Amino acid sequence: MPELPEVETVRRYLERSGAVRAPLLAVDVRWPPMLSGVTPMALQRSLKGRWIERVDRRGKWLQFIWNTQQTLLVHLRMTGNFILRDAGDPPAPHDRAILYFKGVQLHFHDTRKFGRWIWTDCPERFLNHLGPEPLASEWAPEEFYRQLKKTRRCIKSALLDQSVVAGLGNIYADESLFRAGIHPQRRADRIAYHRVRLLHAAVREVLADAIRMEGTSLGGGLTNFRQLYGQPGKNQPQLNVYGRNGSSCPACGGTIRRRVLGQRSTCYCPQCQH
DNA sequence: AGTGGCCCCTGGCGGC
DNA sequence: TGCCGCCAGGGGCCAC
Repeated sequence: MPELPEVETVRRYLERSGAVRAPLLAVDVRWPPMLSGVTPMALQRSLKGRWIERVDRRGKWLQFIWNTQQTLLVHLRMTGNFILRDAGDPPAPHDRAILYFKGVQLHFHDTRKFGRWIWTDCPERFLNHLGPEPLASEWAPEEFYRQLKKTRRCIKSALLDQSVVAGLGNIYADESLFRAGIHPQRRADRIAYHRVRLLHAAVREVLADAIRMEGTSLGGGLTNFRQLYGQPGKNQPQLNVYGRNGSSCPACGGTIRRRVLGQRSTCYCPQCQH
């Protein structure tokens, strides 16, 4: 489940790969409904002979900036991933699109078909609604506090709202709340400022640690996050609560509980989080 | 207008 | 052993 750290990991690998600044030979969109703003044929016409200048990230969005200054926005959603393959390698099952460059192929693999590609001259139109980047220095606890004051939802739901802060998903929202000692069901607008400061710091630490570990890969199934070359991330041992329902809390030894909040499964320690 | 709920998909797995 | 039904959760959209 790619969240900010997994998307950032893919971005960093892409930047160092042979797919950047190499002329595109062809693009094969094998699942056209994933495309927005362009047909497969028109995309091929726009990209052929051009190259990717750089790859940026905003929240969970990847931005492929082409030398024409146009942008291919990619959202991995639940199971999307990029895999780098050698020239001539055939498509694998669930490969939804392939970018062919000289010497290398970039395969977009997406089992559940939730991933989206948007071809646009104006990426801001699709990114404007996003809240601040949690790892940017401009993101201040005061602003976070103001955002949380505006909503009566529980803090878990507020953390998943990309307009409050961009990039958190279910795993890192649970982990951030655990690190800050805040109960996921607590109303967002009723958290004291000093505790919002703790949560602000926790979000940053959890995300930065996960990026350092190159993301979280759960289980061994096809749907799980893999790096550009197929290796899993290494963040799993850092998880304190996510997916650990019934296990003991690493801080107090109590039992981790699970409940459903806003249609999302939520894991927390009833002793440590209040 | 903010918010809860449903839906899109598919593979893996628990239970019978 | 085999099959059915549930579960995973990001985000768009709809209804209240």
